[in-house]
Amino acid sequence: MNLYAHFSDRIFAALDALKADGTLPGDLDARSITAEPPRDPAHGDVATNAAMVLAKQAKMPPRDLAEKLAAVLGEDDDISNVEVAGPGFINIRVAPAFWPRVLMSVLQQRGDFGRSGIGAGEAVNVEYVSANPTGPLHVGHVRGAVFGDALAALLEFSGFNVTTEYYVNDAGAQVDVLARSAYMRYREALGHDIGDIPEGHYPGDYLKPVGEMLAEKYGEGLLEADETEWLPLVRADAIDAMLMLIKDDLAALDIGQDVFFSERSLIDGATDKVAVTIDELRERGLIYEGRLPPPKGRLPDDWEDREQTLFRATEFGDDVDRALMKSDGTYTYFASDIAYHNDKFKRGFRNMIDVWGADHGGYVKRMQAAVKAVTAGEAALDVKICQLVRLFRGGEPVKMSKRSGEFVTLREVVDEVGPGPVRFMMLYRKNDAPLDFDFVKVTEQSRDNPVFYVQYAHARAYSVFRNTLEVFPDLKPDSLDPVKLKLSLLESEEELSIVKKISQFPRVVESSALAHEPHRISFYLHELAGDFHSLWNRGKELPQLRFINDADRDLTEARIALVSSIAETLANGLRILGVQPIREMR
RNA sequence: GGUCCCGUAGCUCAACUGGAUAGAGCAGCGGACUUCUAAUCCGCAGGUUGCAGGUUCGAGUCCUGCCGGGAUCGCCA
Repeated sequence: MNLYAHFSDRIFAALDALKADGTLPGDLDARSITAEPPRDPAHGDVATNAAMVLAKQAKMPPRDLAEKLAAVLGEDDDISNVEVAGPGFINIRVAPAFWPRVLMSVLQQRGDFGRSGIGAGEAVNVEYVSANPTGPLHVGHVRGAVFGDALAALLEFSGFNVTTEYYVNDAGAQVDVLARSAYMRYREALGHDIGDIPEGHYPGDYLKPVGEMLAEKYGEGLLEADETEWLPLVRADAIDAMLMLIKDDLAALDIGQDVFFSERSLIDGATDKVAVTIDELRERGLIYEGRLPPPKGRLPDDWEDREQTLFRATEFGDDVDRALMKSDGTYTYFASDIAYHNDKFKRGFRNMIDVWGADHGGYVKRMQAAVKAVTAGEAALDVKICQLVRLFRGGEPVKMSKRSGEFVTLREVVDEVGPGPVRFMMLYRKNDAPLDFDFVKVTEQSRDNPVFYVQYAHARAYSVFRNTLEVFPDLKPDSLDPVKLKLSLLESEEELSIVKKISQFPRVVESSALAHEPHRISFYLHELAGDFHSLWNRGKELPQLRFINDADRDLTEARIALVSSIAETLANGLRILGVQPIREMR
C-alpha cells in the first residue's frame, strides 16, 4: 500500500464532504494538492497543503478553510490527530493501529512491495549507450548504460510498458574507418606485414580476431579487390563483431537492451525513411533551402558559406535552424536521428527517453525541437544527460589518454570491482552532476562506502534470521503468517519510526519514476540502511529492544517481521538498481 | 561571444519538481565491543543555499541580470 496515496484519497473525500455542505464550490481546481511527509517528523506523519491551495477558490483565509477540513478529517478512524499549522498546513497523525497494516502489506507483497500501476501500461522507449560500434565500451559509457538500465527497471516496476533500445550508428564515416582498420588486420592475418596502424585508424588489438575471421571467411579473395568492393563486406562483418563485443560488455553489467536499431536500416530498406521524414516536414513547411549565419566568436577555418537544406528548429525552441544534408549530399547525423525518432513515434511511443553523455548537451534542444515537429507535439522526449565520471584510485586521479588508445574499458572497471558496486555508485549521484568513482573506495568494507553500507544492512538482516533459528528452530521470515502476527507489540519509538520509513518506499519509487531520477532510490536505501544499523545498535544498549527474545515468541515473531520487511524493502530497491542483494558478507 | 549544466557546512553531496526550523556522509572532537558480525552505532560542533533584484500566502527550487566552474558551438557521431 502507498500510505500517501491512501491519505490523499481521504483528503479528497473530505473535500467532497465540504463541497456537499456548500463550504467549497463544486468545480475546484485541486491539481496541486499534495499529501506528503512533513519535513520535520514532529509535525506528524502526513501533511497536506490543500487549504492553502484552495483558499482563493473558496474565498476564505487558508487557516479557516484548514480548520474546517481538519474537522472532517478528524472523524477518520485511521487518523489519531489533526492539527492546523503555519500558514495553513494540515498535519495528520496516523492512528497507531494503522502502522501494522504497512508491515502486513510488505510481507504479503514481498518482491512486489513498491510496485505500482501509475504508468498504466503506457509505452515508454528508453534509449541508452548507443555508442559507435567501433570497439569495446569504455568507462565513459558505463554511467549512461547503468542509468538507462536502472531507469527502465524503475519505470517497469511503476507500471510502464518499457522498451529499451540501442541506436547503432552504423552509417557514418566512423564505421568506414572501422572497416579499413579491420581490413588491415585481415591482411595481417594473411601474413602481410602491415607495420604500425596509421593515424586515422583504430589501432586496438580487439580488431585482430576480426581480421582472422575475415581471412577465414574470404581467404585471399579480398586482397585484390577494389575498396568500393570490399568495404561494404568488411564493414558489415566488423560491425557485427563490434556489436557482439559491446553486448558482451553490457552483459557484464547485467544489461541487455530489447532493440538494437540500425541507423543504416533507415536508408537501406525498401524506402528511404530519412527522405520520407524530411518530406513529411517539408509538407508542413518546416524545411527550406537557405544559409546559416557562421557561429559567433571564432570562425572555423574551413567555414564555407553555402546554401543548404535546413530544418526550422527555431520554430520549436532551438537557437538556430539545423542542417540536414552534408556538402557531399549525404544526410547529416541529425537528419537520420530525426527519422529514427520518427520511427519510434510510428512504433507507438509517445514517451521517449534518451540517455546521453555530457558532450551531447548542445544537442538536446534541436532533438526536442525535431521530435516536437515530427510528431506534431504528440510525443514527449526527455533527454537525460549523464555528466562525466572522474576515476580515482585511492584518492589519486586515474590518468586516461584517449588519443594513445589507453582508455579504461568498461570491462576493466567491472572486472576489478564487480557489477554491483559499479551500478550502485553510478546511481548514487544525480545524472546531471559529475561523479567521482574510486576503485579503492567502492570495494572498501566501511561505512564510507555506500554500496557496502546498504549491502551490509541487508546481510545483517539475514544474520538475524540465521540466529533466530537457534532459539526458535521453526521461525523463518517466509513462514510467518502476516495475518496472525501480533504486530502491535512493535511499539517502541525506534521501531515505529523505521516502519514509517518503510511506508515511504512506494512513494519514493513513484516519484523517482515520474522524475526519471533513479538516484533517489539509492539515497533512500542508504537512509533505510542507516536506520536499521541504528536500530540494531539500540539493542545493545537496551536489551529489551533486541530482535530475538528467548522468552517471548510473539514479540520475536513481530520483530522478525519488521526485520524481514526492512530486508525486503532493501532488496526491492537494490533490484530496481540492478544490484544483487547480498545475504552474507564474509 | 551563443547555448546547456552546475554553484548548498572545511570536503563530497541530499532536499520527494514551490512548503514549515535547509539535511546526510566524510574530515574534527567526545563516547559505546563478556555483541543478534564494533565491517556498526550514539553525541557535539559546523550555513547570509555564489551575488543582486523579482514573482506569492511561502523560493535552495520559478523569472531577470551579474560572478565563478564545466560541456558544447554549420557538414564529426
